[in-house]
Amino acid sequence: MKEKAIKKGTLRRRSTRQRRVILDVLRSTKSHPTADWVYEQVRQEIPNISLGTVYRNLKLLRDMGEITELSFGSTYSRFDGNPEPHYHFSCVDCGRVMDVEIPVATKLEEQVRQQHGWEVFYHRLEFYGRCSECSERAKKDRTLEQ
Amino acid sequence: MKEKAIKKGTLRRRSTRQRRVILDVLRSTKSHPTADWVYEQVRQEIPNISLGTVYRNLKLLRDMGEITELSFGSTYSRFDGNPEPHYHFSCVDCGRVMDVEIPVATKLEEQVRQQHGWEVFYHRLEFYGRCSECSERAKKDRTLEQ
DNA sequence: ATAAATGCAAAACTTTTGCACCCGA
DNA sequence: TCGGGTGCAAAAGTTTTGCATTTAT
Repeated sequence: MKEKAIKKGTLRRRSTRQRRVILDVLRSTKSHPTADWVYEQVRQEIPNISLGTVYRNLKLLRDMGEITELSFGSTYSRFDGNPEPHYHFSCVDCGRVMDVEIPVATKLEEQVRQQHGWEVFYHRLEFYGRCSECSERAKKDRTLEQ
Repeated sequence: MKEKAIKKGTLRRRSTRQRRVILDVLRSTKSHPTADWVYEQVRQEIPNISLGTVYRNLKLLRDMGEITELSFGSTYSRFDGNPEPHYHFSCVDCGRVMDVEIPVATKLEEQVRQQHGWEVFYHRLEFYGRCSECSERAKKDRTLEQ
């Protein structure tokens, strides 16, 4: 809601070590980590970085379009170093979040525009279910308990 | 993550006034309210209900499949008294959440199953953009400032 | 009677923020 | 130098939880 308008031409963003490392960490994982996980990773490189700085930069990078913020009905956010539009799958058993390799259906946005007359900027699609590992474990467990 | 397994046959759920009123409140609005909003509404009927009870029941009703919990990248949840699968639209300007009247594409779940071999239980689709009111206001503002 | 549910308040968690100091351009 | 960025710690906001008590069945 609070969009912090960047007044045209005023604020010029600086390149800091902290911001660079945070982005590096996110770019080099596919695990869709939490802010705290990112913090722990960055600490290995910059031990005295503060959690506040991590949060500030995650928000900044998100606003710059460099990363994406995800939710998944938890009380905390996850972050994705890949800003390209794509879908996600969340395993209800192990909680892992994976990328989904089906094409992005922009025509859905057109449907909404036609149906309701709203401007649609983007959409977000998440699948919930059980990943292969957890399916097999569940199967094994079921066999054992009988 | 913490699924609180309902042991078969043990726990029998009671019908309480608190739970009934909370569900009523959710069933009689289309606004996808927050826990706090629900709390304030229910207080008009049961003045000494506690926020904890509201949270406990919202979680319970969600697990019972009576309501749905929504996220939208905020730090708090929203709740939907309509448990039937449907999509949502969130206005990035005014923050309101509305139902989207396009059919639910279950074939997407089939695509994911085929592509990745995961069991898919359900999916969640959210559109982000600007609602009609906000579009018009934005247009008006743009006219004025020139 | 019995155990699920509540009220109350403290605690837990995630995220934000004020402020003095630091440092990149 | 100048103002954006950082570190630190306190604060804010949402959600959870322990415990004594109430209440539905």
